[in-house]
Amino acid sequence: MAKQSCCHKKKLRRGLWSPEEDDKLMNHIAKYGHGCWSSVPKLAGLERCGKSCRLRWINYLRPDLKRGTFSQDEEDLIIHLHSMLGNKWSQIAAQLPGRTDNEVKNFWNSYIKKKLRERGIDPTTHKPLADSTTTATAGSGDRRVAMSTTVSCRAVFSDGAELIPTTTTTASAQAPPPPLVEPTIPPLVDGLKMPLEYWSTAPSSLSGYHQALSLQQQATAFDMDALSHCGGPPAVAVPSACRSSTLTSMAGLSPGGAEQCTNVAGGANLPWLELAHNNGVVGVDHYAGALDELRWADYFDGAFHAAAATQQGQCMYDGGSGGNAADDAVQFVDVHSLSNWC
DNA sequence: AATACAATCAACCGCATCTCC
DNA sequence: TGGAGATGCGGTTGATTGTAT
Repeated sequence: MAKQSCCHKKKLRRGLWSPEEDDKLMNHIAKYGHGCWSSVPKLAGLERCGKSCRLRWINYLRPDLKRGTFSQDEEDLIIHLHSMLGNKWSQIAAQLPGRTDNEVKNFWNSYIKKKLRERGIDPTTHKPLADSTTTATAGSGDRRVAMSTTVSCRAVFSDGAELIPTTTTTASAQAPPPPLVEPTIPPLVDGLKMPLEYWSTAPSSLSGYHQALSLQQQATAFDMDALSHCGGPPAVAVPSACRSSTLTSMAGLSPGGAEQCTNVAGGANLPWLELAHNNGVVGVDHYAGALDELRWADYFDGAFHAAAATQQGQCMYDGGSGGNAADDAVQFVDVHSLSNWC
């Protein structure tokens, strides 16, 4: 007989989460942090296993989730990271602020995989389909990785590995990048996340990269690590969007409150839950039952941009890509650090 | 309008790894 | 050092939604 899951064993609730369950989980984590996940269901009054709570939080309730469709830049980045890392979804997602491994994985399986096949590229090997049986034999000592020209950039990893663009002549379909030698490349250095704009700068030079890097160094990136220390307010509260309609009981939060999305002091476990409303700090209890149709995306889209612009006195990243400042704002968020809250 | 099929995505499962005792 | 529990990850499933016929 097959081994049953923990939820089965304990006769816990399974399946889709109700708004009430989401509220309970949200409120609990807002007040106390998740702590030990296995104790969360009990403390939050949920008939779920800790694993399920964790998953729900990471993939859906977490405030920094971007959601929405993937941009072309993100798609390119996923493809190239996948060519390097394989199905290391968590590592790939770590380079995509606001995206979860589950989301990236689904996107890959439902869209990119198919698209690559249509282009005649084996999504597993990233080689032309006719060629896909040959084995990659890149030198193991060389951590520099050539990339196709559809992505023109260079990324430097914490161990010195680099992604370097090739020349501008070859289309990726004809000359796909060689698979990476080493299967596991650590995430970019903390605080040195590559802005997505960087991946789409002009292919003929690295000026975009350098500009991005320079601006990045200037910018005060949202330090999610700060959130890991209860009571340590971040310089800027930069939750990204989440489309969950179940996160909507955030009374008092409105798009117009973006200007209030700023340095929130006060020792709250989750500063982002204290985004001010009418200059007042809104407590968790205050959210219940209100604004059920307000979605995280509705609130946060633009909130961060405005906050960044107004609080930083500059756009975090406004050069090189030609877009307007708001559209080009970059979020440097280490999504994984969120799991360390309290 | 009804049905079938395809696409999407939230959630589950099981295994690997980590941490603590 | 080994065992137990907690956590993280990747693969897979199945419900829902969208589209074609």
